[in-house]
Amino acid sequence: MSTLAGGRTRLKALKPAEPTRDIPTAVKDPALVAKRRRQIVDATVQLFIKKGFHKTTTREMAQAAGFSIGTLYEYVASKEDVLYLVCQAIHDEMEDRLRQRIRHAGSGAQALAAAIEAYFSVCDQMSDHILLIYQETKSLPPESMRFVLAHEERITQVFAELLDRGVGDYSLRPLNRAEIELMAHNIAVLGHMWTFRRWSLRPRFSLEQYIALQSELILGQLR
Amino acid sequence: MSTLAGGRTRLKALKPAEPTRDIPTAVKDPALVAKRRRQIVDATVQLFIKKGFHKTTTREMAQAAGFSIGTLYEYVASKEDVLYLVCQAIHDEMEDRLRQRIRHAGSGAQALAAAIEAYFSVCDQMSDHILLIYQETKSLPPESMRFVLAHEERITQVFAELLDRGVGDYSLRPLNRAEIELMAHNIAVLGHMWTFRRWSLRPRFSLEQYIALQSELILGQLR
DNA sequence: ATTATCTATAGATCTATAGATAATGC
DNA sequence: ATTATCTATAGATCTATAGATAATGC
Repeated sequence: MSTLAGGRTRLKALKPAEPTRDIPTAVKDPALVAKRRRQIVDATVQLFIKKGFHKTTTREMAQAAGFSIGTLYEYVASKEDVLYLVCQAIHDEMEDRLRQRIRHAGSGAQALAAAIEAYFSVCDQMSDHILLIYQETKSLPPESMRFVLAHEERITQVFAELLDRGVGDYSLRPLNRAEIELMAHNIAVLGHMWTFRRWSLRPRFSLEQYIALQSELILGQLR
Repeated sequence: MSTLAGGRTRLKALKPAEPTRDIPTAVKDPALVAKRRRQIVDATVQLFIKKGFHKTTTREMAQAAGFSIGTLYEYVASKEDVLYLVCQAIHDEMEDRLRQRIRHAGSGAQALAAAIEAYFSVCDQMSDHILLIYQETKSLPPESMRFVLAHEERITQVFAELLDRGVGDYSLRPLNRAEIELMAHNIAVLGHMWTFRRWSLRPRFSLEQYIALQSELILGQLR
């Protein structure tokens, strides 16, 4: 038992605390909870994208997920809980897709170029979802909002790490910490810009042009 | 009378149609309408910033403006009309402040540098208002949304014009149309970024640092 | 008489839960 | 017996307007 406890402690020390907020549920079976919540999220994302958080009713959410309003409230304590689950799911998927596409890479500069291309095209695929986060984050309770913003920050740090690597292997020019942090935010936001300014950008640029032009500008600043 | 009519026609031909949506009112006196709507906007901006559009009630709006709910509805036809008035007022003020601060300027490059500094500091002053537009534009009826986005575009074009001037007077490197449009959007959005990422940026940068670093990056791309 | 403002409320929702029912596993 | 699900509804709002009242100007 002391070994087990020791083992647990070690694991906790190695792995940072799961950056996810625990949402209470009345249902005991964890696998069922995960399954139902996935149903809830999948159905609700679409409703939120189409109608927005406030104009979507809890009844619609339950119905779209395939069960009754009473059941919905066995898996979350409030409508805001669903919004939180949705935001987390979107960030999870963005981060997954991004990390998957940048595993193999050469020098820091090459890795960064690949990451920008991958990230911008993920942003393109997930336009509606990114927009949703921009619009509805403010509707989250403070505690949940902190977790969502932390996740946004973690995605930004992917770029900071690549910039660090590039400076380290001399494939990028020297940059101080402030410059690295700022560049990372700029890259993250220029990807989002493709989604929240699409009404102006899409008529003028294809995704490929947009990526080519922005990459050139960004990498130009780093050589 | 013919001179007056002629004068009017000439003025209309010179000045493009007011890019503002007409909102119907039951009140006849235009000066009173303007005054009451200013009251409504001034009071409501604060409520929207604090509670968001959907959680602000029409009663609260009327009370904050200093009259009854019945009177409110003499000046607008719906809650969404108030949101539209608020968005327009915010954009008007941003554009005014920006244009005021860039009237006197030397070469294109100098004017651009001054504009970036002015714009970023206006964004800083109007953080909450910019955030509000990002969050609530989607709650506007389609017709109103078009006008608000058009206003956003007009502000972006201020930077496109300065870039054009800089290319024209050789104080900036040659840029094609696509590059100019894209740079203009980048500048506009990097100003907004200071507001919607302030939870991460403010602890790391002062406004002055932020302006200095971003200006250096942007102008570096243009020399 | 006309214009502006106010009071009172119709009518329509919407979230969250209590208590009843069905399904599961000992 | 325990766990999950459903039905029915309490309780609380909220937008928008109709009809009554007050203020203004001829």
